[in-house]
Amino acid sequence: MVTLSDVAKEANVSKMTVSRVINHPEQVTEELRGLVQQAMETLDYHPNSVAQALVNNRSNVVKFITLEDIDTTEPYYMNLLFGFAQGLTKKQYALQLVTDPKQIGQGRADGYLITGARNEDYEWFDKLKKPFVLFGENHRGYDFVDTDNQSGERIATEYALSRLYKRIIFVGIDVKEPFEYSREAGYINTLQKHQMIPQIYRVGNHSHEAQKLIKDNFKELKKDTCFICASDRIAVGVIRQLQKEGARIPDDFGVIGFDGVFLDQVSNPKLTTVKQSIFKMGDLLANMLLQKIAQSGSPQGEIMIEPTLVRRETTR
Amino acid sequence: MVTLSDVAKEANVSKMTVSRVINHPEQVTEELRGLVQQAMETLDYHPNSVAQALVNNRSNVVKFITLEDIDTTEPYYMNLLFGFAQGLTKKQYALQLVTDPKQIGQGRADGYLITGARNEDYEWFDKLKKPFVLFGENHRGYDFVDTDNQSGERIATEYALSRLYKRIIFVGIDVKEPFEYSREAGYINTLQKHQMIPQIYRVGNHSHEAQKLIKDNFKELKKDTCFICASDRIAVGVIRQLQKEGARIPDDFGVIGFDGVFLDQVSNPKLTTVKQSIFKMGDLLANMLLQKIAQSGSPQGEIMIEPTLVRRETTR
DNA sequence: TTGTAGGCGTTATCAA
DNA sequence: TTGATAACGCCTACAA
Repeated sequence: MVTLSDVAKEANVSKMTVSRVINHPEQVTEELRGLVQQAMETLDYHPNSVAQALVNNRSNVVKFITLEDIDTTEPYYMNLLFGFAQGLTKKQYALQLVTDPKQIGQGRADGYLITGARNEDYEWFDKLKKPFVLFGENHRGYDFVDTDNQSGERIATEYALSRLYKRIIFVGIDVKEPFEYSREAGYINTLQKHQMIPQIYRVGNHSHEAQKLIKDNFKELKKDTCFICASDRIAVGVIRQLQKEGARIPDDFGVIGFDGVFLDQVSNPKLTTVKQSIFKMGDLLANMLLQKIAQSGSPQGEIMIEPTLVRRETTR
Repeated sequence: MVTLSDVAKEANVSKMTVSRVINHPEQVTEELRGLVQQAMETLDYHPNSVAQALVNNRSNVVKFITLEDIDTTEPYYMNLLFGFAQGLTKKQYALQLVTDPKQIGQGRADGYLITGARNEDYEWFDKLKKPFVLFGENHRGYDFVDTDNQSGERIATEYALSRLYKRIIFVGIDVKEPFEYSREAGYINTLQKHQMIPQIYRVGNHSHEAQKLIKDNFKELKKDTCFICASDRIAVGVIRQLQKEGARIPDDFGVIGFDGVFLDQVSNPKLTTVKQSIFKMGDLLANMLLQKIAQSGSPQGEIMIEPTLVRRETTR
């Protein structure tokens, strides 16, 4: 294993000079800096992150905390996780996965990414002793990255209108969480802009609940209706029941989902959906968290990522 | 932060005695051991794994390597990953996620878990410089954990027969990999035991390919047939086309999947399937890998986990 | 059986 | 601007 000392010898300088070239290059004269960099290259030197961690009193580990049940959770988090992991690896960080909140304080970690937080969780956030960032919009001042939910449903609704569906119904998720409010707001604002009256249903985020909703209300539905759904799961349920009722998709009924992870591709017909850039958000979250750690916990703000509409077979 | 020294002072012994109580307790007299353990408790001491890693020339990090494309991959790996992570955390290990084989040698890691390996991958395994274990059966002597694929399809086939389906057709995955051979063998052996003639189709592991298969062959299908499918994806495709053809499930046609992750639950009707204990296998893989690391790479053998049949709505 | 000295690879501090 | 020294927390080797 090549160490600082090896590089120092090779370049005929002290270990400290090498260390400075790595951490504070501006403190070293250009000449020596060149020599050292040359030496690092020829020896193929890479700093030992464990030793760095020790002196800096770090662990080079962060925790990825999932407060939602992963069994019922979509492949969603898989993408987030891989994006997050990519962001961490750039900085030689590794991660631990946590599903049990009790485990958060155990072991060593420099910070946390918290996902799937609900209103009731926020209470204990302030007791956390390490920096953390959230995946999911909130309005309590915690740093976060999320999709621009409002914009996403605005785009979906505008698209439905542009395809000349006469009625636009929103099928939301039955939770009182910021992301849901934002999605509904995107829908409502767009309809109002077009002087139309919003019509909103809400169900639990399961395909069979959405399916039941359609079943119970199918008689009252008219042709030329498009359903804006707050998740692909819901959209899949809507589609399934529409098909059972013999309705024609996309000619008489349109369906637009939200998420664009996995489910949208296995559904049949393939789902038009608002696709979140989940992998990218994971990467951004890693950057945000590592930066926050480096800045000993200073606020990082909020990042909202624009989703994209993917047009497939459930809209005409 | 409580360190070895703090404990040593508290117990009125040297640091080394404390260290020994942790790593080689048998070398310490019972009396001192008691004192030290007492001191560790009252101070709530936990060894600093970073310092341990430094002296042992370890990183306390392992890599989770996914050779399959995660976009097309099922939630499958999510469960494996969480099980694996749980096993690691017990030993204060963290993980890095790797999808690009080129990244394997980069950075620091003590070992690898390799998943999704295909025949063509085995070439470069021997060049790996760190211990590794595989998820997925192989017959080249590499340590692995996997479901007992043969047993799984044996159970599925026996069950189909017990439900009095007269014809049992196997729809496999069109790859020449050990897991597929094992699944087919489970089916073939069971049929032969009952003096029946195997009938095997193979398609790519996508629902629409399975769907097409049924579409192309539906005319020749007779009632009282059960499909043993090598994956839930395939099963979902089979079901979809059977429904389109107006066939009655499960009365005239039975369908049994394989995997039992996510897809089986969102399908409609709910899928009878051979469920793998993926989370558990992840945990076992972590133990196996950490043990292998601790034993500087010595062979760990093979572990096959028995899957369980989950009876739901696609068999009568 | 227990303790002392030294070192793992890096960085902060202070002196030159 | 550069270098010597000590320290981070732990463990191996050796001595007592």
